[in-house]
Amino acid sequence: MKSAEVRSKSRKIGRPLSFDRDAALEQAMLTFWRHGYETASIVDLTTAMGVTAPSLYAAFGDKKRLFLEAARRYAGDPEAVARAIREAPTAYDAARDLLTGAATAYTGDTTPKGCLLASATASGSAASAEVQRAVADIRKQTETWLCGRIERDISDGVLPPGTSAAALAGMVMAVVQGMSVLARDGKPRTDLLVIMDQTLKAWPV
Amino acid sequence: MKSAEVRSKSRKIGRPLSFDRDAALEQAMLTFWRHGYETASIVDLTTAMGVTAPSLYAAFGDKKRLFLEAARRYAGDPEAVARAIREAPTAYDAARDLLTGAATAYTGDTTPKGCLLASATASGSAASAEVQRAVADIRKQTETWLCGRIERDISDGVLPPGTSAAALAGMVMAVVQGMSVLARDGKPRTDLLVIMDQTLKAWPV
DNA sequence: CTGCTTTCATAGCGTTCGTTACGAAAGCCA
DNA sequence: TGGCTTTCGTAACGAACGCTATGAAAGCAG
Repeated sequence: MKSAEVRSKSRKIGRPLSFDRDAALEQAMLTFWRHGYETASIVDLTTAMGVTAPSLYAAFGDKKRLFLEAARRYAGDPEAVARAIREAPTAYDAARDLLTGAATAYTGDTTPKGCLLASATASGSAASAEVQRAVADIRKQTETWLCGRIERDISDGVLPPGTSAAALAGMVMAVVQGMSVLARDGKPRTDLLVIMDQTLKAWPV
Repeated sequence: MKSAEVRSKSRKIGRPLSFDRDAALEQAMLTFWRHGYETASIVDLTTAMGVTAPSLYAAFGDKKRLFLEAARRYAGDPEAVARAIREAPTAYDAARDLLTGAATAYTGDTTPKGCLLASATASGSAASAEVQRAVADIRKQTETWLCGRIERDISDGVLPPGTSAAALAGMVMAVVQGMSVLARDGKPRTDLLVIMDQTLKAWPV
């Protein structure tokens, strides 16, 4: 394992890569985003990435590991997400930021509609159980962070004592995931933002 | 076409079917529910239905038509859904019924978790565009009915004049679809019902 | 029983799936 | 230049995909 690290770091030996690994991963992410995990074929991926199949396997391992890396790239740095939630002025702001970010990301002009994580794993065969678990973990982690942020506001008196942090966090997560489906169905960004505003009226004062 | 109807109705000629078509369709529905449209293979279906492939094709046409029939069976009678929304005491009751029905259906003990329509078509290749559109239409129709019911409550003075029917209906639909994802991730029914109660606090008085 | 119609099970169609041998080519070091 | 290491494109692997040709079998009509 240590030799593998050294070999990957000091890449002055051997024929150099003829493609931009990062750009190829970006295209793979967009392909998974558009088609889903199982329904995105290797030809779909290699075509979008501009790379032959053996190069793909040499650079990323196999389809599962390529997806997991693409999903990590899609979700962004987990620590940054955690910090954004933690350092928001209030839990309400954190929830609102989460929802606006989702509504925006799901309705981009240059990206596929909906959420990569939701689209990629809703249809789950037994073979993709590991992928489904990885994606679910990303969602659960976000919910856990948001739930903790809400609890902090309750402790600080920003939210009333009887507030259920789990209910609020769950509601936000449900709307986030639901917006992905609605975006896929063609609902524009403005409609999603209206839904967000409507949902946030359930937030305690 | 007329001869086909006559032939299908008066089936006293020829070898009779050796399996219960309705029971086979039920199993096909459960298989699509569990695996999704594209990821459910013909062998998956024939195994669950207890039928060979030629019998499946003779009885249901092809995979797409089998799914559409299974989806219609899953969604239930459209007129019954429309009537339930229309004849609810208030739009709030209609929304609450919709949400409780979803939370219950998505967390059944003997059925797969989540929503068949959401699970089956979230991952969409180009080949399944027709299926995706059919499923989206079912969702949009429900939303249209609910939206109309809300507008009626606004006209009747049950809801305040400034209420946005589209925002309320969209919120309910988003939570319904979102609960499917959460149910797939393992959230129990009680959690979904808590989320529903939290969401309905956004409903105007 | 003999026809006629329909469904049955077996077997296989062509295609696509994810994945990989294999030898040639490209760059560093001696 | 001549190794040495790594990536390149070509070509193909076995398996699974959706789907179907085919002949035997099962029931009703005569």
